[in-house]
Amino acid sequence: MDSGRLLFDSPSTSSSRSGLILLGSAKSDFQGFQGLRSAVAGSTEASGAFKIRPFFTSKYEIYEGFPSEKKRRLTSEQIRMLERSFEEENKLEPERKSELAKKLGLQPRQVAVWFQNRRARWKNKQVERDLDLLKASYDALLIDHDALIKDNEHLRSQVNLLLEKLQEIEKGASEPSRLNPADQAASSTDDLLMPLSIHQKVEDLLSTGSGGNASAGKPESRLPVEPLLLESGGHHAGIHCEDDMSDKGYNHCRDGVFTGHHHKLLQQQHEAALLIQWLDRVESTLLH
DNA sequence: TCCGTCAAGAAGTGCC
DNA sequence: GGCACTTCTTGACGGA
Repeated sequence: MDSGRLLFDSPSTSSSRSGLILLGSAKSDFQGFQGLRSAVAGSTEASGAFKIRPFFTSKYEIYEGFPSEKKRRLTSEQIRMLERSFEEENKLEPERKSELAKKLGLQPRQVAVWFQNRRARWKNKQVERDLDLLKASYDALLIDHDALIKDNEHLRSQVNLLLEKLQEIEKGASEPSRLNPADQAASSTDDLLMPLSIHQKVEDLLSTGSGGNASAGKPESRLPVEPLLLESGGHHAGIHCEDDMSDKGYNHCRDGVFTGHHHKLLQQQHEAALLIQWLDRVESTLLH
């Protein structure tokens, strides 16, 4: 270790480490002196709270007057004032820069660099926060998605059950002697005939389970196209499309494969619920 | 106590 | 002049 080392008191640094600043390491005695000069100059004007330790040697005086400066830690007082200024406005106009530099005993360039780095740190923190939000949003969507799949399976089994019942009823109804005239009249109404579009949906639901794509090109469905949130069975755990970062180029809710699939599941669930309602109506009309 | 490692911050560089 | 990226310095910390 070199013999020339300067320590001066600095209340603390922004990184909560010791307030000591060491200058003049073995590998950079020469540069160390530059740092000493700037450090002393800065601290003198900023807080005046520094002292040169006894073991500081006159070795550095050889280099006195050398123009360049070594980087050094800012004092806690300087950082406190810079932070306060940053909170007011994170951009720095030339006037404010000069004023701050004068007040803190720093070069205007140092103040500009500090603001530059501070903005970068703030942005990094912001990206971390955004990432956390995105993860939470994804987890909620995943839970909702799983719940929808379970609901869909349940509804499809109900549709199967009701279709079996319907087939039994239709068998019975084909025997004329077992129906009274009123029932025959009722069974002949359009209301009890399965609409072609719904029939197609049933086939889709039961064969592919993929949400009715097979009906493309078939007669237009009476079922609503937009995804509807069913009052029963849907969990829909708070998926929001808050574009609160649009000015930064982020969007939490970009359309993608996953959300597209989710959309289909919702639609499929709604169609199945309509089908069950219709089958219930047919069943009750035929039986009672 | 020394040494290596690491994180944080000050400053340099190049691009727009 | 701002920004992204990089380099360099500092100081803390743990292990030998």
